[in-house]
Amino acid sequence: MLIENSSIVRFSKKDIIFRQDTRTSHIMIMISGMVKIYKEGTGHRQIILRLVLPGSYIGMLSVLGDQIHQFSASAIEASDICFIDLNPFRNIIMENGKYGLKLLNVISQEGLFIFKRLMSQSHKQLPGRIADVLLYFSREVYNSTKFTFPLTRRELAELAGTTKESFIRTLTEFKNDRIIKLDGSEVEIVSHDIINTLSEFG
Amino acid sequence: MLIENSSIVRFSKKDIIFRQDTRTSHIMIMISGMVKIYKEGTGHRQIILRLVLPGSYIGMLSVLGDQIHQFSASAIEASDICFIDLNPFRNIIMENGKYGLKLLNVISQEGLFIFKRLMSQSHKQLPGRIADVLLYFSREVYNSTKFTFPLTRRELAELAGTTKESFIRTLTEFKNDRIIKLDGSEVEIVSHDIINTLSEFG
DNA sequence: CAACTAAGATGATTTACATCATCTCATTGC
DNA sequence: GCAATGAGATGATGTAAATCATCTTAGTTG
Repeated sequence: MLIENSSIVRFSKKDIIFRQDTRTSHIMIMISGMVKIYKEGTGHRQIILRLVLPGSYIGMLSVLGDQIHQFSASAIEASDICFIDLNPFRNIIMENGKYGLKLLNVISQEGLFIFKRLMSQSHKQLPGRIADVLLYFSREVYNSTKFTFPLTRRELAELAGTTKESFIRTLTEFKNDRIIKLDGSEVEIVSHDIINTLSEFG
Repeated sequence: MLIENSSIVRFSKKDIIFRQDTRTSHIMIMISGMVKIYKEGTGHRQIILRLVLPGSYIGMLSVLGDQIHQFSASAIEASDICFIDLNPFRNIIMENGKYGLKLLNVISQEGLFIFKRLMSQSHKQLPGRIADVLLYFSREVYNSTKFTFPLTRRELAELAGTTKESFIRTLTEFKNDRIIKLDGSEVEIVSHDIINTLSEFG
């Protein structure tokens, strides 16, 4: 039933998938690629909340909340996304309590995750925030201590809740202190201990 | 069925209802009083996320997320709270899809609200954050332009994501600029326009 | 391929806010 | 009744990080 009412759309790199403050009536599921979820502020400043990987829902909080997108989303690499109409989706929840329960869990996790990220951005200082970004990629995106940033420095800064300059500075400090190895966008976390401590004590 | 598996507990002012990082297996509903939801940080610093008023659920995000309380809660005035076991609660969701859907909405709204608050705390500067706190009480707690702070200056600061000194300073500035009237804990918002602008442009 | 534009990198300067210090005025308790 | 504790209030000082400025290198476009 879901499949009947769904369609897969392909987005190219940098395509905008939806903008905040627009109405929505679709649930989305990532099939392939990578998408960033962000909040647009005044000026050109934006705040990146999370990256979405294949298998995850997008926009659940907004769709089930008040049907107005609270965030914007754009593709950071070519991505396939499955769109599902809200109404059949609703019907399924009504009929299948188990699925509803599962969704309650998913949506709670999403809420807690965004909460964790914003807490990092707001109440930790710079080294802790940068450490959090590194841990995010290492643990949750790539599952490896060695990876390549899929974002520009500016975007990484927006993910850390800071400016590009401050991000670069702190990152090179980490490099000089041999906490990480860094070559362009290639990163390797050398001392997980220090990174974890920085993350924990903000 | 919910009533069978629920019990009402009375808390006195300043009582702690639950602490973050503890396991939980109950959904709570506020019957009367007022409760603050907060995050405890290192040192004695805490961050107040929201106040809970009668009729609202408490701890949904945590209970349905990973069953570990992510926040702490304490009563800021004598409060009655209804505790419902998670299991019968789950069963009801399984059987009653409509209720599940309703809950998905509630939990999404809660997520978005906390998101809004944290965005205020992290990405607005002081006057905007103080304006947000004033608007919060005015719009969402008391529904009036005139009200009495139920919290100390320290707690208000924690709600605004700042320190008690900075909060006091900014508040007296608002008073001197005739944006608000202020006498101890008695507040009246005089110029909603200015407060709204401050809130909007951070 | 020249002309722009954007990313990355650093140094210098500014600033918003926290921290520290001090004082008054209520409450609480022995 | 008077120490003692905590809230409220302000002024002085310090600092983390933003902003501004400059430069290099890489990528894009007419």
